[in-house]
Amino acid sequence: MTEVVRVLLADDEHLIRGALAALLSLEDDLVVVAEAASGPEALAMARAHAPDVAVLDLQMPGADGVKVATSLRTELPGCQVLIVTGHGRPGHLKRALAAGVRGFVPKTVSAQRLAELIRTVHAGNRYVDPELAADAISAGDSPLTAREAEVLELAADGAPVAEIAERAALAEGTVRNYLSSAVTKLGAENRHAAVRLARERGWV
Amino acid sequence: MTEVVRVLLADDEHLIRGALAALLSLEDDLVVVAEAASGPEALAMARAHAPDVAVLDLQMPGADGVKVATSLRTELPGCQVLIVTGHGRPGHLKRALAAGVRGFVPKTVSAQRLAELIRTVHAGNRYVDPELAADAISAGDSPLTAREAEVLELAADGAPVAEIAERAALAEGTVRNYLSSAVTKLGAENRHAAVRLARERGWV
DNA sequence: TCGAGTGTCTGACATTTGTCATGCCCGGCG
DNA sequence: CGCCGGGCATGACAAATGTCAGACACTCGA
Repeated sequence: MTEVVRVLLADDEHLIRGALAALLSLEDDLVVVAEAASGPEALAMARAHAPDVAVLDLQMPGADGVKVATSLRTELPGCQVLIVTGHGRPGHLKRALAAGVRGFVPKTVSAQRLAELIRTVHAGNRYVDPELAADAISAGDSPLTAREAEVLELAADGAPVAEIAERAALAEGTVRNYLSSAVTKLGAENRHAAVRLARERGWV
Repeated sequence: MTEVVRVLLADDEHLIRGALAALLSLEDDLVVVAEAASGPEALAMARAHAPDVAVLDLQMPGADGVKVATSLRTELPGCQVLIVTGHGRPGHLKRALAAGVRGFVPKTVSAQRLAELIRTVHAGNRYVDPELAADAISAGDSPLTAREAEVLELAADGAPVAEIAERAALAEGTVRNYLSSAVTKLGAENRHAAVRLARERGWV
């Protein structure tokens, strides 16, 4: 095929972004048309250059890769999104797929493999790293109800119950109840351990 | 100068390591003689190839960059160490300098700049990213006493006071006292926030 | 329609945590 | 020597947290 794939590269680590751009440029059928160091910048660049494929880091300042992907989905339906992540957590994978992301891989893949994957998603196919997929499946669905998750999130930064109650417009007893319920469901020792677990599994 | 600098590259993210190797090879006076994806592997590679400069990621499986640097210091005194980090925290910087590391920079630097820094540390000079240095200085020394730090560390994973008391062979009241003291000194809301703060500043 | 099951919400009670006043020991200093 | 000052350690008390039983609304099948 003689078609050229136009790629947007977004990663806050200049070292990686530059190196990656150089390596991908070695592929005849790939051309990096834009680079970005943050979520909002990635969006702006995408609007300006309308790339075929956007390669997004999961962790970026401003808005993370999934949020950017969500916006791109509506603004540029023709642009396929491939997310790369340093230390992937299952929950993000689920969010990412829900946002219409076509590919999700850890940064442990080789540049050669990444180039292949860019072609894969450009062709309209999906690819998810098998290990990350296995993690996501073993983590399963969140056992938390909507309120439980909401309250747990508010408790994330160690705020006292009174503050959580005020922000959620609930009685303190109710907040304690939800926290207790969430802690039990997650099999955690206390609310803080529960927050950690929920974070790891992408349930908050 | 016609001398060639022999470089060891260690990073668990294959994508970055490969890309970096390619970019650094473009420099005439730099040659990547070995790559590693983990702490122990980095040590083994260093022993086998005796590089002039070791470029180590801070976060790696097995042993982190600082631990590797400590070992290298005694085994290969002629090998200078340059640490790169994704999201640098002041405490690590202090540990790194104590371990004899010559350079410490975030991954937001460009490859060009990294090449310069490899030459800098090879020449025996030091370089620390100004922003990271400022963070470390503003963080200052730990105000915690030995016992306070010990108890705070035991409290890190959300264990209840009774368990901490048992593991530290202290009365529960004493444990509460140290935690309270640590929380006050750190200006935190509660023990968990204190753990976070101490972690960020490298005090535990 | 009506009963079972589930989610939401609350207050009362037991447990855990945070704070305070206090005593002990040790090293430095007048 | 005698007397601080600081770190270590403790128990008592107040405040926050975790646990429990139960009320209400809503959905889904029988």
